[in-house]
Amino acid sequence: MEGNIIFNIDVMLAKRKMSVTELSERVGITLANMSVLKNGKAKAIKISTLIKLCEALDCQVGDILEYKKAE
Amino acid sequence: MEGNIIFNIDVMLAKRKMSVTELSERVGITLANMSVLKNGKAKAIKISTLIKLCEALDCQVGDILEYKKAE
DNA sequence: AATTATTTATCGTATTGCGATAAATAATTG
DNA sequence: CAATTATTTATCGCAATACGATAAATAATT
Repeated sequence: MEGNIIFNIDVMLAKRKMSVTELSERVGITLANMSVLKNGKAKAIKISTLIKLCEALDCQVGDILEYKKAE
Repeated sequence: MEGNIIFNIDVMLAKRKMSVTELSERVGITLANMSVLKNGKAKAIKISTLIKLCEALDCQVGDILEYKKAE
């Protein structure tokens, strides 16, 4: 069995009291695509997008991407 | 100015006393491509590759990907 | 020197991000 | 409740990219 990567963008959004709409504007990708990202439906991510996410949320990569081991 | 993402695979490899060759075999991508990844030349990364990296190095995403703010 | 490990580069193909858009659903507000 | 706003989901198309395969250059080790 394989582990998984959890997107914790929700958590950071709550902490920053920021909406998905605002985040998408700050990052510069459409709301629809941000939703895909946020809900773990993306199969890859551009480094440039990761950078803008960290920037917009003022956080570390580890705050939004978490590896979850399979038991 | 924009921040950047640093790949810290080297650090984890040293900690695990593992060679790039072995890591590439474990992750299941070619040595050449692992080198690109490791040295921050990749512009995107598949989530599946990230998972296998965390698995092989027994670490968190934050251990290998670090956001570095621009000053 | 010889061997081994790593990096860099090129080409081709399959995958994917992401924009644009629209529709469905959920949450909020008067 | 109805109206509005926010979010999610889906589809299409194109440009960007991962990654394999391969080869060559460079670095490190013995």
